[in-house]
Amino acid sequence: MAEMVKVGAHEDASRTILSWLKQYHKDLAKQAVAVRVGDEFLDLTAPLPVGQEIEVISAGDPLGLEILRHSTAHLMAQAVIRLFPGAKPAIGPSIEQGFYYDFATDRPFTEEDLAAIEAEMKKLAKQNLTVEREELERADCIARYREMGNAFKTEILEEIPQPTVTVYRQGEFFDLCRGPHVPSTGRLGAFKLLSVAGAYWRGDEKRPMLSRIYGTAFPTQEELDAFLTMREEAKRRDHRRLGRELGLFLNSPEVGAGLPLWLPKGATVRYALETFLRTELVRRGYQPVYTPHIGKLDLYRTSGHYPYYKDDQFPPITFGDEEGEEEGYLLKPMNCPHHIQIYKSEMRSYRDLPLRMAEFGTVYRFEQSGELGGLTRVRGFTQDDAHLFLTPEQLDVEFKATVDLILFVLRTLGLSDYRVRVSLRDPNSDKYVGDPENWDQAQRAILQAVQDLGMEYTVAEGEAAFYGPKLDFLVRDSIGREWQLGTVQVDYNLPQRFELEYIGEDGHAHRPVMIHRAPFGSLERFFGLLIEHFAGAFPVWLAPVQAVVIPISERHHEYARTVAATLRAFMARVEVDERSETMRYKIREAQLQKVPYMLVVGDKEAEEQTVGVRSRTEGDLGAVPLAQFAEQLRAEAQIPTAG
RNA sequence: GCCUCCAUAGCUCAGUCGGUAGAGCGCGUCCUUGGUAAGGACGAGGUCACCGGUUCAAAUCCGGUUGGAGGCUCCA
Repeated sequence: MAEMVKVGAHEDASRTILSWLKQYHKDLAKQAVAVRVGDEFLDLTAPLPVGQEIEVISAGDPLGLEILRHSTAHLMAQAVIRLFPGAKPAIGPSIEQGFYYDFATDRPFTEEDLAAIEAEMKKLAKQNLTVEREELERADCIARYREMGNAFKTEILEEIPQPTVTVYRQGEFFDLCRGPHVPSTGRLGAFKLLSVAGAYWRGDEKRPMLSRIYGTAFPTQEELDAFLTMREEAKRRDHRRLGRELGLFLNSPEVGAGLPLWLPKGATVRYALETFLRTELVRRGYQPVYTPHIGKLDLYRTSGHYPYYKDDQFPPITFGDEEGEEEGYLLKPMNCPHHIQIYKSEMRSYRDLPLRMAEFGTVYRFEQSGELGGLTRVRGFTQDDAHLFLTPEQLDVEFKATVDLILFVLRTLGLSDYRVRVSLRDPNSDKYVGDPENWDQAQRAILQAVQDLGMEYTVAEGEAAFYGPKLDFLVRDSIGREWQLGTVQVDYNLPQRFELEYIGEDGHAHRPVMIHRAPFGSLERFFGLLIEHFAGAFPVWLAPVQAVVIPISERHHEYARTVAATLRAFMARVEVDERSETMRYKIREAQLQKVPYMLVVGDKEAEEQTVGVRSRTEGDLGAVPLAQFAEQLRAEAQIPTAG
């Protein structure tokens, strides 16, 4: 942790912080990368702030690590320019797991370039070049970058309001940077370049594509190695790998990219998840509906889906009728328009509200090809969707009840590592429907509710749905990418576009408010992340196969079948492994398939009507009377409820 | 969609300098009938993703397509 030290008033203000630290705080000096005085960061090469409390930031601190990585990014840029003199550095920040730097180049970097760049970096680190901070007139700095033909830096500079800027110099390399940085390149050593990628300048696809190099750095080689090992291990729980190994799902190019097939074992897990949620929905006053997979184009013109999200949909199915009129249908990108038609099918009274309409609705979206992968981003998926139609007065209570449902689902499945995000509209974008007043009202409602609930959350502008703001629950996958699962959305706009009404207590028509919500989000994505969360080892109630009966030899097959039949009477999912393999082999296989229970049956068990229980996690538990084990399994396989 | 990389048996992968293919696992048959994480033998599987080009000759070199991976963008 960062340490506070006091610099005496009598100290010499002309010496550097580093030299002072070396004299009085030798250990700290080795670890230090920068210091903070009040709100201001200083380099170790800065003059000593005499008579001040200074906070020494070490490489091991979160802030220090950021600085270390940022300095490593500079080191990489220096190496790149040495090897590729034409490369123009654009921007190179530290990020959560390391750093990157973007360059404009004659040809994009390839992975083969990384080794050479890394070697050059090592060389520069070894030379222990001093890193110097320098203040410069902004105009001079612009001129200098102009001369070098670097339009990116000049663009950044032109947006800086201050008249002076700082650059950091090490050897022949200098870079516009706020700092702070490590005092010399010798401080850097435990780094690794990880990958290359294309990246649009300023994230704008209309601007040039730059070549980005990702890397990471740590204070010590041990920490770097540990990070790399962890990365390898994380790959082993990747749901795409486990999906194949455990026979859970399949992506077939013959069917189409992003259109996953659920294999029997995966489908069994999904069935358990659906049953779990359906049960809960009944308890919470939801009504089921079913709606078709396609709807008329006009429906989506009214909803706004067709005009606003045309590019993200499969092309409409169109044909001319006898009069030559163009007729068209759309694979539904969302379920709400259909549900809204059910709402509209009757005159609704305030007494009917809240009306909670639920459907596991399959939707289709034409996601960009570069974005597809596994189960986390697909083109056909099923939402555990529901739409709540409410009087405005009911919004607060129902919104909170919905949040409670999502929290219950996450808690029950043990997903505790999630983040909550309030997704608002970007006021400068025209990709939203509805009046600003509606939006403000909806956004206020969400913010009020999460504050009342005392939830921790972040706000993200521009992440809203096109019809309303959302509260999103995000979870990370095995390689650190964050995905939105559950979501609650408040919507004043679609009720208006579809002219929804209910008759209030006063006998007049009023406009209802809608909540769109999905605790899982999509069954596919949720399943993908759940596979990774459990590393494929599902709890008994979700496990596709809950127990495998393992007969020791052929003469035990009959008893093995009796055991299976007894357990199946309780709806347990049981298989008998009758293959001509050794018991040890069958155990290994069941263990690798992450089956919760292996039931070994031989002479002794058949004789005594017991099963030799081996638990996936605890190993051999000895013989247990069959009836007793059946009871135990039944209890463990129980689908959880809020109780 | 854009950038980089990748595609060899069902799976994981080897295949040098261009001379039309290999291993392990899995699968099948047979032997083995076993007490808590791989018993043994034999065998069947491949238009080297697809289309085109260069070449006497292409898994190998070049172009395109499709699919996959990591990013960027997008995201309902």
